[in-house]
Amino acid sequence: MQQRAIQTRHAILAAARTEFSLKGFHGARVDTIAAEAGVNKQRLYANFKNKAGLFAAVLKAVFTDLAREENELLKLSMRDIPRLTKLILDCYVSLHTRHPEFWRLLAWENLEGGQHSAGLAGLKDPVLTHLRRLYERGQKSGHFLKNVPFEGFIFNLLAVSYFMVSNRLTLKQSTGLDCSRPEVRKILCEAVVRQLRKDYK
Amino acid sequence: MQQRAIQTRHAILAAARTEFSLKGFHGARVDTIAAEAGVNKQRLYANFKNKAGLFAAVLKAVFTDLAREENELLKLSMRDIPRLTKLILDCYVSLHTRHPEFWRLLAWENLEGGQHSAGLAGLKDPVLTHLRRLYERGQKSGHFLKNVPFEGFIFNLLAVSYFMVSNRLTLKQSTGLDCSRPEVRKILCEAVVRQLRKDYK
Amino acid sequence: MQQRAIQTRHAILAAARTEFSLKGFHGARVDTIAAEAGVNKQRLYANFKNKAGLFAAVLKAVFTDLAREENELLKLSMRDIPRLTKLILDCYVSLHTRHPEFWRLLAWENLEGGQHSAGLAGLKDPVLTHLRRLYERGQKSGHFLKNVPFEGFIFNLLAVSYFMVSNRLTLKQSTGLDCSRPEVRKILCEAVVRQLRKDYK
Amino acid sequence: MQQRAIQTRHAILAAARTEFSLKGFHGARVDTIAAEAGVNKQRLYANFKNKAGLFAAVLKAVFTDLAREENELLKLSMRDIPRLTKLILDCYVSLHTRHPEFWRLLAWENLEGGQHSAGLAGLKDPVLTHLRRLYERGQKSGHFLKNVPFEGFIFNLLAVSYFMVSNRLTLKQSTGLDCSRPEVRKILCEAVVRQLRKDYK
DNA sequence: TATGAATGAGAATTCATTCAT
DNA sequence: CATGAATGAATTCTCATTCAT
Repeated sequence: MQQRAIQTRHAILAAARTEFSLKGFHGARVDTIAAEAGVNKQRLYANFKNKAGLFAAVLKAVFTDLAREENELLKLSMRDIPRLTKLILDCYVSLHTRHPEFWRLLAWENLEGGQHSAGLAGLKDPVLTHLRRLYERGQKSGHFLKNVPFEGFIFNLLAVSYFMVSNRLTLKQSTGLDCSRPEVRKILCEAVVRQLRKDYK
Repeated sequence: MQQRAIQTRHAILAAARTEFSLKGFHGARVDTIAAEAGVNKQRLYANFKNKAGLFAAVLKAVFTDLAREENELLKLSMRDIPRLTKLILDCYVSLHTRHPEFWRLLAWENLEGGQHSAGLAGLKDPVLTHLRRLYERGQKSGHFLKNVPFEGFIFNLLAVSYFMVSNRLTLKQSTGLDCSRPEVRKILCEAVVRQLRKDYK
Repeated sequence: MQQRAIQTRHAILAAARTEFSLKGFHGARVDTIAAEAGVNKQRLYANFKNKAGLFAAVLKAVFTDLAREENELLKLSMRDIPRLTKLILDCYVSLHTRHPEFWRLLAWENLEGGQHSAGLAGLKDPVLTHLRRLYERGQKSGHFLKNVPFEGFIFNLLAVSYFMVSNRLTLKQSTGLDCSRPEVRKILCEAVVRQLRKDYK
Repeated sequence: MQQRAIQTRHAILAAARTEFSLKGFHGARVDTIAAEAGVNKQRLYANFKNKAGLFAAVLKAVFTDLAREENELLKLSMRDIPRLTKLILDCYVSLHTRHPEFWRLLAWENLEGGQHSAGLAGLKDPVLTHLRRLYERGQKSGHFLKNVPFEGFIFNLLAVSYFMVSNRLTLKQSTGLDCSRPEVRKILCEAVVRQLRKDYK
């Protein structure tokens, strides 16, 4: 692929990421993406076959980017076990905050039936594998509950970090909690961490 | 309003609820809604001004319905405090399972900036107020952590119950967890309940 | 269907007949048809589902019209047996001359694989049945060859009449024969009739 | 022209012949032709100016090829006069069967007003001249009708052989005759030959 | 000569909305 | 109140052709 083509492809992907993230698959307009990318509409079809293909490519790119960010969790070691809950939670909250496309695309994808994300399976495996090992070590050393499997632990953290950013708007309306404000987030995160601590008292 | 007109309005709302829930605002088709409702398209415009108006009306109706369902939580009393976590979680999971429109519309709404749900604020206040009273009572009686405010407690439950159904599809792909299966849900819920229990050991 | 809708439908069909006949399925433009018919493009889709549906409808209409014209052959009786060859040939040549859409649509259809004409089978049966009866009577009365079945007889006439008009242009270039000129047609038709006569000498 | 360039040109022509024959001028795709030929699209424009030019070139090539095939008719001699009808008919039917591009391109050309084939006039003259001599010899020797000129004779054969293959699809639908089947073709050809024989009885 | 990248005009089809009865 | 007919602006996607290397 020529240099120019690579640039074009990147421009399209960038524009598409924004547009799809903002408006979802159906709401996004191919014309808008092309215009935003500053390329001819046809380039889009030549590169990605069609709108769905482009969406899938965007999904893949975003997931890949995210996986890279997530990798910092791989650096956690045995010594971090006592603070593991907080470290993981902070990582995910930060990640969702800095990359709103992530939760947004996830949300669109789930709403639209997961049609486009097939074939993305297992992208974040290594991180989860690593965390599982640490968690199970922590169970043995008495830092985590023996009767709570890793799945239950990580699931709670994933849910909380995602929900905190994704449902900000309606959450504010129904509960009054404004998760846009850092101090509110801090309170909620601390609450979660405290609740998940072994030395609950 | 005549009897017939009321029926028409109801038929439209019911069809629109299904269609919007399934495909979101942009994906939903006015023609489909009218056809599904068995009425002429013009009826739709006479009743709801336009597509956006109809969406707002659906949102309002769904939220009202849900608030009614949620009211069963008002029946909880002091005696239920020991099992409060489980009771609330089960209630929300069940609610999301039986009424997928709820999380779906919430998701659309959050993605689209909460444009349509303005003015729906405070609809579920009484329930939260009631639960807060029970929780704080529980804190005093030693059932809940003193340093975890009600907001943190309920937030965790809301997040987990929502996430479990809303992110089923991508969750399965990224973690392998299939939350469609009741046994998986049970495991996750139990894990959450165990983690949030005071008598953690 | 309302009066207005009927008019619309007719206008579309008329315009489509011209356009498809002139340019074939692929060459014809939906926009052109709609413009020519003086209606909104969408009317076309509401009435005929899509371009292919419209083409099929046109084919059906043309075949029906033609069948009506062909019916004059049903008036032939026993007394016409001696001149049967000439009468049939003249009828078909005249028909193809007056309704060029017929051979043209046939030609497009054959070129494009007959996709659109499925379900038109048997439309001209009654005429062929009638002619077969006359021909077989003529065989017994010695007007036609005993060892030439009706199929062979009618096939020759169909071929000649069709070819004469359909292949005018290339025929002129390759043989010099200009079938546009009535006198040339007359010569060719007479030749065919003479060749097909029993009393060949 | 270099060896390589000649190969390219041939590859394009071969691919174009297939594509145009199958889908006609409008239905054919330049991309498909280039891909099928295994060359860059630009090669196509460098060699043939544009799509129409390529079509004309294909037409010319096909007609030339066909003329070559037709030349076997030049081998016919006086001794073949008694079976002349059958020999010519068989030759043309065989030719149309083996080279469907021929009738197809003829058909497209006639439908589209003969725009592309101008300048191809007289390509098959020598064959027709030869056959005319044989036929007129046969008329004198009593093998053919004195009052049927050569034009009438050859026209009937051209029409029948062309129609048999070109109108197969619609013919089957309107008459039930399936000219794809060799036995049906045989029956029809025999019928034609019998009808055109002098010794009609 | 040869090629991958790029384009603008246009192709079919769909949609939310309004008109006329 | 109710409906079938109608519309114009989009929307996705394609095509023949040209550019730049």
